Amino acid sequence: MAAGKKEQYVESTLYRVRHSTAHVMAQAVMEMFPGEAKIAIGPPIEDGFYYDFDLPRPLTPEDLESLERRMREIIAGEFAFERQVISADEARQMFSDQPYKIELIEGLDAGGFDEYGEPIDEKPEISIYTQDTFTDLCRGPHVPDTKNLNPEAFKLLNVAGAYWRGDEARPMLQRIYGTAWESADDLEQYLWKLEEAQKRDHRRLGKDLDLFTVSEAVGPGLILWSPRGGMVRKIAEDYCRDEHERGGYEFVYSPHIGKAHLWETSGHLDWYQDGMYAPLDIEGQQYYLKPMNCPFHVQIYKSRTRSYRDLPLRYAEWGTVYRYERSGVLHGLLRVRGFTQDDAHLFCRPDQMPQEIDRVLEFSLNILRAFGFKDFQAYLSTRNSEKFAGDPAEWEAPTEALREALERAQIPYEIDEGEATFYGPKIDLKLRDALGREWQLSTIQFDFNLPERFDLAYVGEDGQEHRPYMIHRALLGSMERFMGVLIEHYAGAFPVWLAPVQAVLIPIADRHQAYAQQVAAQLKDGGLRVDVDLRSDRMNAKIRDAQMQKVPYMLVVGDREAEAEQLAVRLRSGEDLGAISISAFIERVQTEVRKHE
RNA sequence: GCCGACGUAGCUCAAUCGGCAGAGCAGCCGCCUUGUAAGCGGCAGGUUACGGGUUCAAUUCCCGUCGUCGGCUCCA
Repeated sequence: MAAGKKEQYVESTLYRVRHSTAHVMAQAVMEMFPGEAKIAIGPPIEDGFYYDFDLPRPLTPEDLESLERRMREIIAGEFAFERQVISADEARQMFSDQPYKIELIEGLDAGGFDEYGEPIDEKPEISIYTQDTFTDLCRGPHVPDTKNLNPEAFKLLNVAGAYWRGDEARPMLQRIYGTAWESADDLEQYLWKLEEAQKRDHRRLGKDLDLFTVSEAVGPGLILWSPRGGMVRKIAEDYCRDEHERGGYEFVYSPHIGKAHLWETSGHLDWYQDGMYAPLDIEGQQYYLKPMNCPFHVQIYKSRTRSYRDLPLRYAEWGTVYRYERSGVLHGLLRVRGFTQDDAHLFCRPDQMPQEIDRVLEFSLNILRAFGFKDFQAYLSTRNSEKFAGDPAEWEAPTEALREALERAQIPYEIDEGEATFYGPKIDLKLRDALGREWQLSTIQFDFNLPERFDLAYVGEDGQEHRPYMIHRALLGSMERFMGVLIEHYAGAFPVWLAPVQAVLIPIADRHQAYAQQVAAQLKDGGLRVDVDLRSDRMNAKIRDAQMQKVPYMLVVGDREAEAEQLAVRLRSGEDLGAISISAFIERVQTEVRKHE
């Protein structure tokens, strides 16, 4: 959530409703495990709230139902939420049997942390809120009374594990997630939205539309593209490659492994070994699977002496990289262990750097727009005070160049303080999909580390060697991830230019098969991706199948069409366009493809 | 990796208390020859994820491994 929006949210009634619902839930949980439940924290979050507990046994879905019932009783009791400010000592006494609260109280008393463990500047006053029998250490705010909560407008969603204070060295607590709204209608609408999101889950659609698969025999997080998904990906890649060529990029290719020494020089073995797979031993030399393409592109740069006249050089590669991701984080196409980046590295003179960043940013936005995305948000990540290479002063100019590029591109951006990579500041572009969800795709990263480490140089006008600047960038990010986002954005109903099958020819009876095949051949000549459904099924069944496969056009051909050399066009929206000529249809599709409609 | 849930045919799911593993869809074969979202009939499809244990008997109970899902942590 953006900073301004977050403040608005904290001020809202909804925020109070959720916070108070969390307290009511905590009371119900305490009652379920009298004397045994240890409570941690329970803040409102986007669309709901959670509360963390340390309990004697795992909670079941049935527990959630009985908790909901008890919560409704508590709400019906019309208890006020009463605030009281107390001293640290009083708090310690009051929560003496609640170790997590004690830790929070110590934090509050020492200053520096709020009750959620978030760092704060001032030492806060310690307040508690009480409703009915339940008292919680809490800053608030809350609704005045449980009667301000709608018993029909909340729902407990699921239980999940969560580390105390987000630290994996600390105890694992049970987190109950819930959602709460002001009206039952709002709740219903939210639950509907969750269902919609589930329907367009790319993992579901990947199976239904036969786009990709993951095989246990191959391994988790390793994607296998089937022909349909492969076609969408190919079209996306072809489009991007053409744009890159037009945009002044040159294509390079690099291998999947490289010597340990390469990764030592690049710094990856120092900074990033945890994300890399164990080395292979080849004739006594250690080789690593590449987690990034940059060292290879750097070697291409270094393969000859570069003049200032050669710069900028823009090396692009659809480079497949392998990164170790912990098993629990893998997720469909969105988080995988092997993926292909639409990667490029720009080498330029310092004076060219601002212009190159401008170009890349604009290029990136244009490509994303071509795929149908409109709503962008940029994040400028600045130096992490603990994890950075080089001299802090060196970070200033490139950070400023990135910021100015964002200003010039006139897209909304925020600063992500301390979120930069170790080697330089970066811009991340996020976009909103059709459901309003935010995804990070493009990244534009300044790098003053690798040119130094690999001792990159170009010969200047003055005949002296100079150090080039280097910019990493990936626009779609990874093809796997991008495809996942694309699938969910379009709910599998790709626009005509991307659809793996643009039209299915549906002969009404067997005697129309020859005509259907003849038309298909003409459409293919016109550059269309066409299937013919030759099964001896009813036309209705064929329409249904094409409809479920989300094919943009269903072309029904029977006696009338064969006679008139036409086709009857049905859209996947259900709209029937009636019969048109073959050439008119080809024209229509070609236009849509050209315009990316 | 951690916490929890789950793993039965290609897919979606069923199988009483531990007692011969089943349905729909998809596939294949046949009949029907069809006008805008499922025509009818038949056939085939299984080491119940994998390995071990308990038992006369395990899809079912226990242990381990692998995998999936929801989160947490992580994502240079």
